[in-house]
Amino acid sequence: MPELPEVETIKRFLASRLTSRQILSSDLLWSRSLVTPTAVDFGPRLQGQTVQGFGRRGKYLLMQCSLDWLIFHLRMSGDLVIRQSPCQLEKHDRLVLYLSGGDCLVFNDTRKFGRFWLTDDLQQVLGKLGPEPLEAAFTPALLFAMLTARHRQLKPLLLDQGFLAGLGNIYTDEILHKARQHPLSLSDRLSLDDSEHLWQAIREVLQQGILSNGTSIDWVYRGGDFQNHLQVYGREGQACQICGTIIVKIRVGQRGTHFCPLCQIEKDG
DNA sequence: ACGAGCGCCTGTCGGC
DNA sequence: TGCCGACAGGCGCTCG
Repeated sequence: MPELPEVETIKRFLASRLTSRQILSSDLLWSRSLVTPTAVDFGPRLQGQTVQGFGRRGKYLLMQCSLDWLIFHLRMSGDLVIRQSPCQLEKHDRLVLYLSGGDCLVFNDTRKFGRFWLTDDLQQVLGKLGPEPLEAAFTPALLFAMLTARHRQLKPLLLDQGFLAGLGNIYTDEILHKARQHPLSLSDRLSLDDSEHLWQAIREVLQQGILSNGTSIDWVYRGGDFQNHLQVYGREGQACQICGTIIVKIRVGQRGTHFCPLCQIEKDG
């Protein structure tokens, strides 16, 4: 589930509800979700800190506390929810923070792939990320330079968080369809014009995802609406809404990849 | 530099 | 109905 728009949606919700609360205590229920510090040091270090605000970098959710950052990556099935007091444990809860005012912040993660860090050094966690796609520093000219500096298939390249931060499988398929680029096209074969269209598609799809409060599919993530706007993801066998051609699904880098074989013509080697 | 394969986990779904 | 394998939004690792 959680790609940039979903994490942004969760961030906005938590910021509206939990800013300036104090962390009274915590329950670490699955210590392998914690990367740093050790499970023994985590609770005492966090206890007593105040929530100053929330941020996001790529798919990472940043909770700024008085002395540290508590950083979450939700991976496949993680979620952050506020539970009203009295806070009852539920299945797959991995971390519970008990806050002043009575509510809890709960990290719930069915598949246990999610991770969190408590650190005063953001760079330690975020240092290898590529540009933030919705920020002003990410320009069409920058994207063109990034693409031509590499020799990679577009789909795996856009999924590479060190190349660009925040895209996952769903939004990448949607972006490539909007930009009319084949997922296997090589990055250094895009023209300047192609690159500008790709930049535009990245921005538009992510912004529409945020406006829709993210994508809700299956049992993971609730409340979003973007699944009703998908053009290719999950639509294999159905007609492309641009040209009527049947959407196909292939595997690229072990990931399900959906595209329109007519709209998205491959520029091969 | 790049891509393939695998491991980490649980839940769901389709085929038999 | 029940069992079993395939598959799922991510990412870090090894290997060639």
